[in-house]
Amino acid sequence: MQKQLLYAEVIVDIAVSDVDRIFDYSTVNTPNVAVGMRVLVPFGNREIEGYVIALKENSLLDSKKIKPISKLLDAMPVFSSEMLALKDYLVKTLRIKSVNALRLFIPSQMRKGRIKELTKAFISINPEYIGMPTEQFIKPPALAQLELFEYLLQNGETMQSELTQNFSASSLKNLIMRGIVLQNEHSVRRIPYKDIAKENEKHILTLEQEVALNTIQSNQGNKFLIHGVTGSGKTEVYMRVIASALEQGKTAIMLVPEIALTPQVFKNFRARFGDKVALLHSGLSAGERFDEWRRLISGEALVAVGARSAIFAPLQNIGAIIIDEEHDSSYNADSNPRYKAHEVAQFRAEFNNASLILGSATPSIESYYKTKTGEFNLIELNERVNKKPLPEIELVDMCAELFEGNNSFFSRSLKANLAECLENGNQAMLFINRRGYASYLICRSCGHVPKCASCEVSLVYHREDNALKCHFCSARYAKLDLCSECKSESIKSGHVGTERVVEELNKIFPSVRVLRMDNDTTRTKDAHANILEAFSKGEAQVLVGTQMIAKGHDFPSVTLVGILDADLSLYFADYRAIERTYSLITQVSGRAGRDEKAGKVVMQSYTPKHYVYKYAIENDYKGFFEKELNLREASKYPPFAKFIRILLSGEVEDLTVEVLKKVFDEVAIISKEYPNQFVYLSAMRSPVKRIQNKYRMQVLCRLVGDIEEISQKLFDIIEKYQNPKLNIFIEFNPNNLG
DNA sequence: AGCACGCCGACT
DNA sequence: GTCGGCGTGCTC
Repeated sequence: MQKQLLYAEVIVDIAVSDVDRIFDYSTVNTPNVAVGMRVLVPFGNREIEGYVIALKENSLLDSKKIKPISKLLDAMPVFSSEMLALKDYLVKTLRIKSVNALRLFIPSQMRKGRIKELTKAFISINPEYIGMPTEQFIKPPALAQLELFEYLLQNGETMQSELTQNFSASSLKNLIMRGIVLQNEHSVRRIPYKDIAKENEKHILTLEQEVALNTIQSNQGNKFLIHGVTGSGKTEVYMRVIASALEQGKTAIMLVPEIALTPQVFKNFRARFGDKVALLHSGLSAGERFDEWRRLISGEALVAVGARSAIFAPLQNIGAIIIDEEHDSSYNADSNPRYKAHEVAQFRAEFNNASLILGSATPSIESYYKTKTGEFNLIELNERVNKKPLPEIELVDMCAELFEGNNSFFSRSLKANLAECLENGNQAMLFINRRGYASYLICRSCGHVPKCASCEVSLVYHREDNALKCHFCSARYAKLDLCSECKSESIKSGHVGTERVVEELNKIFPSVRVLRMDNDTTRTKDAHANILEAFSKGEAQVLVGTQMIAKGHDFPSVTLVGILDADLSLYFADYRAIERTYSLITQVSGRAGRDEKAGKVVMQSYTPKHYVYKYAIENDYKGFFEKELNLREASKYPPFAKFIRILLSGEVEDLTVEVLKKVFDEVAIISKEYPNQFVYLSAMRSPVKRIQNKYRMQVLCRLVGDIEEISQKLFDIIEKYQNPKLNIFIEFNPNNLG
């Protein structure tokens, strides 16, 4: 006979370290409980939500202490065994609380009893009245009622809100009252972009695409990196891989960077896969996201497309996981829990024996390196689908411009090319990775630079609202006409931002319409899409923007791309600054000449001799990779070492310094225990010394070899010094070192 | 997280 | 005398 599983191991939905453990409950009152269900349990003197992670025959606890589960919150488990295993993996590698791992797997709406099955009223004809002559129950003068009845007879059950749009509410009320039609509540699922027609437009694959597809299909369960130039048709390969997973009765996940999640991407997937796709991203309302999640867990949808968090999509039997634009930093969460989509993807791919496919025109050095070590199979797409050559990139030395008397931030070449482009009725994109008007203001006579009161950063001047803004804490300050220190009127602007570029364009080309796309103009929900649409319709000739204009979107009439300050991202105190610059140049350049007309890129730099430009101009990713890899190897940076940063942030400066010293001393002791693994160790103030009145200090280390053991020890250290007045956390290969 | 228990200051 | 401050400890 089967043993009775009388006890459930439950994780309670409270994210506090002293309850971050398993609690045993009896299952006597809930015999149908299964692993992965949400339950209601008595906890202390109240009832809270908990998650069943295991069932067992015996509990080591005194049976008097054990209370029974009060209630099941689900009929079916919401956490699969895979998710529970993933939870353990995340708890171990990120040192997060179990419940915080579990929370990643379900929509926030399912917690705290907020689960709301969305129901809508539907109207249908009471079957008793079907077939009966209508005049028996609807008397001839009631024409409105008759029309309504006829409509229902023809169309069947209809949503009430839809009916009342076309028919009078009072006649409906009357019919309901007399029991002739029935009112029912049903759950409906809000499907975003559902009205997009399904068009099974299958493109003919190029030879390269064909080879790529075959390689992936004949090596199920392997890992691949598709290195494909912009326009080489990576998306078509992804779609074929997904289609083939579906044909085998499997499911698929595809991740795209947050910024690229334009309706366009969704439309393509919807068109190809119809309702089988669920879309998960921050642009959806909470309700929409919840509904998409439920379509996935119920098996109604089999493909999840979304940003980073879509990697947790509740799918089983996954055949393929795709990470598009895999170099994008948005795949690494930069707040807690600091998971990396690549690592979760790897876990899930291995668990499901799914193929893992990363794709990019400019892979991250770390991912490309894995094709050298054999961990990933390299697939190359070197040809553009339309056979058009990549645009020519002209590098302009801005120092030379200055020497020759041009002190504008538009080089003569950019101006000339712009004039020509506009004259020919084409469109241009100008890329400047800095929003606002001027990155800072400085007094010419005393050198004073206005800074944020709560952050250690200079303020950015925004002319649009004539204010100084802090880009770290969003504080606003009035812009003074005089220097606050010496009352001088002579104030100089720092580096040019998007606003200033637009202003200057309006001066040089007064009749040309310009659109600006940056964080400031895309605050509202659809602003992003609206600007792109306006530009694509030709409502403006020039689009000025930050890196959000770099991704996606084909604009056939864009023939010129200007990169105003290519150096901008180059000198960040960040080991990935150079590869990011390479990537940005390539991405932005790829916007030019996507169609019939040839494209041209004018790239302005104050340090044109930097090697990144040479490789970017020649579109020589491999050359760039080799060069960069050599430097990384020589200086022991990733992928040859792991970069670890322990960040302390506290309002009390002295306390923060004090704890920094202690943490550093403890790490130093560990570094003595593992002398061959620590290649670098230091403690210092963080480059951004203060944000929102919190002093930021850090211990930096770089480690070679297997860091598993050491990182556990580092976690132990920070746990010891965690304190309400001081936040301490560890980042592995952080996105940025600010 | 919440809530009880518990031990010291100023109030009708 | 008591009301109530929030430090500490516990929840199967």
